[in-house]
Amino acid sequence: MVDLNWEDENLLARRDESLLVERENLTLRQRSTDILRQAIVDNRFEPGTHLKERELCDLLGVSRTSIREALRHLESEHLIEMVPHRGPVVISLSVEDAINLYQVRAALEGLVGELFAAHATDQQIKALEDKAAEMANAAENIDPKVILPIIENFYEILFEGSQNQVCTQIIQSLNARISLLRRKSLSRKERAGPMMKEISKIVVAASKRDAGALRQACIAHVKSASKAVMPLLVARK
Amino acid sequence: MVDLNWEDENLLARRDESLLVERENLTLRQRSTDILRQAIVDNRFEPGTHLKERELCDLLGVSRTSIREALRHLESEHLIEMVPHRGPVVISLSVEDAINLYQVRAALEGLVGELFAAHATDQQIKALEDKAAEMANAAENIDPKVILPIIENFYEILFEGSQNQVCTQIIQSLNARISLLRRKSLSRKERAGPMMKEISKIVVAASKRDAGALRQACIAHVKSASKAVMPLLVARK
DNA sequence: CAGTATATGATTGTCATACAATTATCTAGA
DNA sequence: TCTAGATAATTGTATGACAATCATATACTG
Repeated sequence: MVDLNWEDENLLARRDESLLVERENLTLRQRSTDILRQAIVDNRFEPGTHLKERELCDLLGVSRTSIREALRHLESEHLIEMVPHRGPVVISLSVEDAINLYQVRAALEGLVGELFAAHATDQQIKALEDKAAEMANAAENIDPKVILPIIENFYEILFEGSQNQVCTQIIQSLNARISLLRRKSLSRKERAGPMMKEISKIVVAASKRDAGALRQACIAHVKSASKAVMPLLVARK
Repeated sequence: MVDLNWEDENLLARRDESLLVERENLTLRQRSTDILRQAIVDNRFEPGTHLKERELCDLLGVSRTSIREALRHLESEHLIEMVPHRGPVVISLSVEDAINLYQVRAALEGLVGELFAAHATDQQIKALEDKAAEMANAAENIDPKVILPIIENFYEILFEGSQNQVCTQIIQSLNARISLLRRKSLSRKERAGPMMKEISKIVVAASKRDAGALRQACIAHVKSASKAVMPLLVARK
């Protein structure tokens, strides 16, 4: 069904960190959790799929113990749902869920904007400007393999500058759930134009350290993304 | 003096609930999770405590399997931290963590306020007013056993009216973490006066369905709570 | 034939046990 | 006193077992 090999996974090192010894001694359970989570957000299991423990054991090559502990983790991340005596099921989101998720995300990214304006270093602002420029250059590029990492980087800079890990983690968890909505990747092409406008508003506000404007720009960006996704959802049902 | 109406009122209150069969069929793991979570939130384990699996097994009378799965749950709720091969440790929060948690909570309760103004029914607004009045009456009462449930009720009404379960759940999870800060219950007495002012601002804005004002009132309330707690934290270390 | 009751099988929930890997603690020697 | 090695404790993982529950197929009854 799904081919998951993690042997060569997670070898990407962070070398800009200090001289800490890279101990990739993640436990099997942790690696299983990561792999299953990734498989779910990548839509390799469709929402509603009944995940059977035995199959997962065979699939990942670990024992039921590890699988079950991994499932507990994903359960509390709201990526799967446990029906007693029937096992875990991949969450399927209602339109209301989607609305709620985007509302929360907007509020939190607004906070990120506010905090970034207050706490970011000048280098971080500069980095944000650079990344936005890079994004604009690649905007015509249709290949999502090129653009997606840039967008991710852009957000990483924002998050880091906001200096609020609690907020960052929650947003990432929300995004994991939101990714369950996108059954097929929606073509980014038609969103590219308006999106660059939103991004540039963010960058302008960041450069001025205008907390209010940056907050609004971040919120507007999320709302815009939300508006782009919603029609696809109602159409689907 | 016995309140003869108690039974009847209770029945009335439950009358309009659905006819769902009360199935207390929670699994051992779920009950273990709840019990451990409550124990941590109640500060029965001090932050930094090393929770040994065996002890927990004896304490709760369940097998290692159930305990370990419960721990995975609490881990992803950030109430405990797993150090590989050393087991779970009750999280201890830094001052920065506290700041971050309150920042996020403020943003989200602001959202709750906004949504309440937009979505709450007239009955919910009425219920909020009533609960606030009840709170004002009990304000002189020093006993936290009396006031705390009223405050909880007040929030429940707010959350329900906001119609955003995602947001509600996150706030509750934040509050669980925040409760790790309060080693000793801080005397509510001196906070009672200003707090009632904040509450009344919330109620006034809610009655007018003024989304902007309600948002600000909710945020102000959280910030005020934050300001009351922070000095105790720095003093402690 | 439809519908129901029963039997059968599959799956989860929980426990007990085992053992390697790792960490903590103690002991002996310098 | 300090260090190194030995010993004990704890976690990580796997396996097997079995009851409780759910799903499915089969047989029975009207």
